[in-house]
Amino acid sequence: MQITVASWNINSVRLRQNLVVKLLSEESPDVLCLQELKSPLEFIPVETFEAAGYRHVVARGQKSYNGVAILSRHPLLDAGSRDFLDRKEARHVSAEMENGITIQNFYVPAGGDIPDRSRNSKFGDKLDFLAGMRDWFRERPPARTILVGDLNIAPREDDVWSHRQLLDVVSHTPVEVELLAEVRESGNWTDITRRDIRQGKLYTWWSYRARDWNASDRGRRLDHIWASPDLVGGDNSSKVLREARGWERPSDHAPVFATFEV
DNA sequence: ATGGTAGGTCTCCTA
Repeated sequence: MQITVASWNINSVRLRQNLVVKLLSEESPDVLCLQELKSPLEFIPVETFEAAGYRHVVARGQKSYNGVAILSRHPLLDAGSRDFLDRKEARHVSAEMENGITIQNFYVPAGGDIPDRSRNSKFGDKLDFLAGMRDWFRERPPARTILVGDLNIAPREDDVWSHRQLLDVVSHTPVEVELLAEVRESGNWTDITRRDIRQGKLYTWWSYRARDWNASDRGRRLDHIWASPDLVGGDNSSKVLREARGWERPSDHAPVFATFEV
């Protein structure tokens, strides 16, 4: 049995619900994970998603900031959420499918502009959040689990438009890249996107501030799909739907997809 | 070297 999972930082689920429906109708993944809903739980437009055939939603909401949701064509069981910084931020939610696959959906803190925790507490929060993920996976090694989300780190040289110019830019600093590697190793996760698309520049995010995001193409691969070891053996295929970054009033992120044989 | 855009609780915060 094949399942296709997608992950998309939507940057306001209410403003862009039409784009979510467009993605669902054109691509019809089994599961779509969203981040940055920027909405309380009660205002997430679940009826819109139901009408598009995604009747099962497990979400955590928060007014104005963060927010994560898992939309599915198939039944889901709420498998809980963790508050890694103990601040009531909606940055994680998980759900279990009837086939026993667990989906973990993360929105890692962006970390502010200065990559130094003594001058920028947001950078410290990001490192603490990642350390919390690492310690949690060490305690509880994941099985039959797909981890997705906006991890806000582009780990490889070919995950950014210029490795040299981004070495001291938050999202690509060595301390973040090393910590993300610890998170990955702690759960024996495989970076499925890079298992399927092994070489070459690959981005999922382009700044709103560029005059022409497509022409300048100064992107970063911030959005990820990982799998636990027991899901890595079968045939996978992955893609980034870059065209979604060019849709009308777009998110600054493009969705990433992975198909699994489970 | 700088500043550029976008969304929401909207003249300030986050990304």
